[in-house]
Amino acid sequence: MKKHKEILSRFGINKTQFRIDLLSLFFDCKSSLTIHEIFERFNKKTNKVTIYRALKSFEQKGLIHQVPDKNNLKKYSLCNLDSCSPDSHNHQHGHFICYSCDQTFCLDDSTIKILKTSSGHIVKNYNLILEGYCTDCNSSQTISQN
Amino acid sequence: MKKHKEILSRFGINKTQFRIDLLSLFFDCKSSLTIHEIFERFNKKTNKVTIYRALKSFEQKGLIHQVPDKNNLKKYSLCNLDSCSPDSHNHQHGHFICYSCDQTFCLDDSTIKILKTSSGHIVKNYNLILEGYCTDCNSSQTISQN
DNA sequence: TTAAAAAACGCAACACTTTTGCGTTTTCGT
DNA sequence: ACGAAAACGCAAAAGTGTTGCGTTTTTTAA
Repeated sequence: MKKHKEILSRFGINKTQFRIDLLSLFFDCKSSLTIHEIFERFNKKTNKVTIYRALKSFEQKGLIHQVPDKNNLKKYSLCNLDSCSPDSHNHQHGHFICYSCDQTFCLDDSTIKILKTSSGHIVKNYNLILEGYCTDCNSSQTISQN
Repeated sequence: MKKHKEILSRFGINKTQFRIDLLSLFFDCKSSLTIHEIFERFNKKTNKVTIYRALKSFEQKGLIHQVPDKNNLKKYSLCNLDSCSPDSHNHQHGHFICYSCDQTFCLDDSTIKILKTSSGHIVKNYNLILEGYCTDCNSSQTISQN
């Protein structure tokens, strides 16, 4: 897709077929990807070293960022391409992902402000993902809550 | 210490000298430990395989749990021993990682309670990582805050 | 458009972390 | 005190990520 090539150019990354496809994959993927998942999606044809290097490059150029998950696996997510660049990564946003409709909702910053002050530490950056059932899906279905 | 032996018994772990000492180490440590740090604390005398196996056992029995780490190494923290057991781990809390000392701290549950209610959705699971400067590093150094 | 420079590529090898197999030692329950 | 179960050390393997190097592809600029 043309859009993907433009993005790679804008972020100073050479437009090889693999890197175009990798960016597409990130755009198609609502949540985050592990190296293993990427390897599988390319049918194990792309050398893993190439994947590692592409991920490192994407990260340094501000296209993607690491999302550590509960099991301490390395995962990567697409950045907000308006607020990230090689000079500064800005991930000051939380997300809510609905189990039912798969939609991703942005959490407003006020909830995070509470977090930043209540922890007792000086918070410079954060990563927050909530999962569950969004208001719409919850009201239209009968799901046990707690 | 007698208390530590009792805890090991309660959680169904044999009271070898190493495991007693390991539990003491976790009680002494206010944040979290890597395998490497544990290895060092035992003056490199204990075989690393033994440490790995003890950690796995402690985790399965509900004594400790994995926490995320900046460098994606595995780190472990003592559980709240009243709420964890071999049957159920309860770690509904976020983590704070210090840029300066690299320690990972567990955040207490009250911070996340605010999030769960304020988002408007039904939260079933979450992943929260705050990064910045912990209280110790912030008070001992001069760091610009916001 | 083409040639040099820069970036990306695959392969092999390496470094480091974590797990597994196995025979021995320690701890536990009776 | 004795047999079973758990924990131990050592060696080897599996898994994860990096580095070096020669080749190919992409970019840049004449």
